[in-house]
Amino acid sequence: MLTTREQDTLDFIAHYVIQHKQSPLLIEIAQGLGIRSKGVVHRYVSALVAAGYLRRNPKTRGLELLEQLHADELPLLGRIAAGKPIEAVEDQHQLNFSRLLGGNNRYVLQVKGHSMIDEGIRNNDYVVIEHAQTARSNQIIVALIDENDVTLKRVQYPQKNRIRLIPANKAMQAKDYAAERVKIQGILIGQVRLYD
Amino acid sequence: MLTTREQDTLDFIAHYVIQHKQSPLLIEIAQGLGIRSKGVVHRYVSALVAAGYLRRNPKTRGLELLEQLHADELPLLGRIAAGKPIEAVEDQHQLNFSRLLGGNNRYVLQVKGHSMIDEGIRNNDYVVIEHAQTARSNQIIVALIDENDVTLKRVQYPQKNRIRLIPANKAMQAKDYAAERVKIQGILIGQVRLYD
DNA sequence: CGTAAAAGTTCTCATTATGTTCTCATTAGA
DNA sequence: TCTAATGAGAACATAATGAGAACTTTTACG
Repeated sequence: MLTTREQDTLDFIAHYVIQHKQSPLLIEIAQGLGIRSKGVVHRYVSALVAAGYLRRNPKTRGLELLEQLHADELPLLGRIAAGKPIEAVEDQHQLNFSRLLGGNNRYVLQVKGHSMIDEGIRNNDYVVIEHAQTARSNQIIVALIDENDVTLKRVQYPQKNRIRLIPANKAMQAKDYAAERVKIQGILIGQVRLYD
Repeated sequence: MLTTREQDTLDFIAHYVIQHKQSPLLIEIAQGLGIRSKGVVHRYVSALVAAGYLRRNPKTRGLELLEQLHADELPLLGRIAAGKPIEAVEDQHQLNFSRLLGGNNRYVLQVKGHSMIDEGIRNNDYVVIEHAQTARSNQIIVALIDENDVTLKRVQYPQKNRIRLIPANKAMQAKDYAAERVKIQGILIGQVRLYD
């Protein structure tokens, strides 16, 4: 968190850059803030650099405003297809996975076993689940069966009061249940894998 | 449970932070609550810190709302295995995917096609890549072949000055190259999929 | 180039502002 | 009457701010 004068300094620089299309001198900042010592201003600027709001070049007027908002975002450079050059994306997206996956009523489970292998969900992957009591057909859900077993399965509704749960593993069978035997606990929102 | 004035203090701080983008001084809180003694406010703030609502830095304006700190984190509730109850994890982890996947020299590519299907990487998945010029055997890399084609493949070194690139799709063949034909551009760090 | 002025950097030294820790007093309820 | 909650304010510790000197690096210019 910035101190009062650090915030003032940052505000002044931001305004100055917009007005003059270049960054201010330390002395100009000092005048703008009513300070006589450029050494003091230098101290504030250093604090802002350390906090990630500015970048400093070893030149006169060498300050650059960083979009501190994007601190935890990653650039989406393009799309990759086997055997073809990387295809650049039109507008330079920034992806924030926390924002994409996060949410108030969501949580994470780590997957054990290979029952979702055909969905590309593997042992030790993380899945992001959103709390829900209902799901649309073909969504993947966390299902509680007979108040006992919990599993991750694709859901369908073949007929009234019946629920079909489809595992994503060819070695396993889909199975139909009476609706009251299956409680939906959540819906699969995303999946994350970390390589080492 | 908070007392009336503790709750007032917390509310004031929360509003102040939203409005001013920085935390208030004790005196500012006192004025906002109609209290003349900053010592009293200090007592309320201490109670809020003890109750886990705030964190205190040893600086002016050093208060941080804890709820906001964890805004982009998700609770890791447990591990799920097909057919078994969710197994709770020992310590209640909080996962921040941006922090896990982010990094200064990393970027994201969106995968097109099915060449990595056996790795559980599917069409439209995002992969997080870290810039690198070298890779260990069996890592998955972004490879530039003959200054021309870019692909995502597992790498091996069958003999000196030879590089083997192995696609993760049974329908495709591994292929060996002279080392100088293949440039490593990055290493696969993570993979993210969004369901709708 | 070489030079001097301008700008940036690194200090130390004060002073002020803010945070912390107290004691004491008042009020409302159980 | 006892306790918890609230408020005032003093005394002290620490952080923030400002001035300015001395120094290094950039920049402008003959």
